[in-house]
Amino acid sequence: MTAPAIWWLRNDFRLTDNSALHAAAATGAPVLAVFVLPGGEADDQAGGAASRWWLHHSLAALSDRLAKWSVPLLLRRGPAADVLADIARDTGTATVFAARRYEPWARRQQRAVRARLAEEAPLQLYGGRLMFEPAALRNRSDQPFQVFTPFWKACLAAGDPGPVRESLPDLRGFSGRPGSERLEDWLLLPRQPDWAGGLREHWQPGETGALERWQEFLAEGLDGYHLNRDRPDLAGTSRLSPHLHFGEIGIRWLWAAVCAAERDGLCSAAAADCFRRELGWREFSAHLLYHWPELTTQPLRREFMEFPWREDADALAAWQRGATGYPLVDAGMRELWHTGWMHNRVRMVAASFLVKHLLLHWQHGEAWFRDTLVDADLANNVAGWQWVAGSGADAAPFFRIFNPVLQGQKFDPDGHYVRRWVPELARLPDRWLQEPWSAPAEVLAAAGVLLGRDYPAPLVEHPAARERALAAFETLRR
DNA sequence: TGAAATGTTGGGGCG
DNA sequence: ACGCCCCAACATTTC
Repeated sequence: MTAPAIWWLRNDFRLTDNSALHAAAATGAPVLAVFVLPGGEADDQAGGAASRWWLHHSLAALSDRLAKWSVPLLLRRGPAADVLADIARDTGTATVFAARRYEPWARRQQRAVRARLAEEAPLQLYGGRLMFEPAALRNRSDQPFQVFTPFWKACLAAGDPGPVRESLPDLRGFSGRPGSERLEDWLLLPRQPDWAGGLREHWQPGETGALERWQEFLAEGLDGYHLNRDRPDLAGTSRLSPHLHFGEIGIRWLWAAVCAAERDGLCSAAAADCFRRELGWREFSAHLLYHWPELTTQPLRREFMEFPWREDADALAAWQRGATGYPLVDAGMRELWHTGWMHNRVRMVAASFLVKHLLLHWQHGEAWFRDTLVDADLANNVAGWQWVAGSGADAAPFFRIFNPVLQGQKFDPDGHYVRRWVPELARLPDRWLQEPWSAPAEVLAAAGVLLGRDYPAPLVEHPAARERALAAFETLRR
């Protein structure tokens, strides 16, 4: 039997624009795909329950696709170095091909794999998860960027992110069948209760679903992106984040597709620039975590070590279940719980509320998002939360405190978003929808709302919470 | 990728 | 006619 080339899957669950897979196929050898379930350190920082739901379906979709070429997808657990070394030995594999990853745990993992495989079946790593190699981008002082705008200028100046392989790889199947675990046995899906109904309604994990999502965005969203992206009541964003996290769509492919759309007149330059810039934030976050691996647990601005965070389990629980009494925040938290996703603008407002209005540590929020988001991504999540908290790179100044009422009036002007996710307020007129506690009693009664019974009274009063947050921040300056 | 407080301006009402 | 006051609208600064 011909020895296979191993394609070690590392959240690059796609066949197109996949350098590692193409390289494996180009050897001419049969291809054997291997996925190793994260355990230990990796599992601690991997996504949580929503992410596992996605992983299950994405692996199933990929396995189905690969079956057309008789390429087996092996599922294994254990330290990746041990698993890959075993399979390489058993099959006589010459080379292991994989996508490079940049999280601290993933870099340790690939070093361990490389060391273990050594000369017998060397590990070949390929780019493509990011547009640029973090080690290659530095400012004039030869330091990694800490501010987004100069970072992004440097990216744009560096030119096209790289080659895109449009065609499918020429795959040869592998007839050997080293033992694989069964996906079902990994228990990645929720049971008792099955809370994944909302996820199933909203998402189609896998490369096909990713491509369809892109096509829909290209047809309906991209051209107005710069105008609508902050409006949670409109479907103005791409919703590609989970597909990007699992590598079901390649970032370089996506970049090229946006540029092509712009060239073909399918979207304005302003829209394309705006969307590419958001891809830039994803890139920026990954680069930050690469250069500052302690970002996951330590504030980048060290003075925040002394920040007087509160501990308040009841407030945290109210935030988590969307019962803060602030309609926009609650709508966002409920959208997250139901669909595994939250609109970016609302993420900022909800995160700001936890950190500033409630003075709870950003790590509580980060952990919750990591558990509930289908797009949970270590770098994006951690960098985003530190940005909101004011302790991160190029962070929002701490004194920028969102007013959830004003944000709601500005970005959900007709109240469609709040009414969808907080239906108990649906009959309130627009004037009071974002601040039901201010509504006259007869208006509340007419809308069938009794605060404290049908919808919570506000957990904190905005002006007082704002003053409290500013006072807490002031303690850092001394 | 804010909001609130404070400052400035200009038009209209009115003595 | 004129100046004064009021205050909305806008600008600036402060947090």
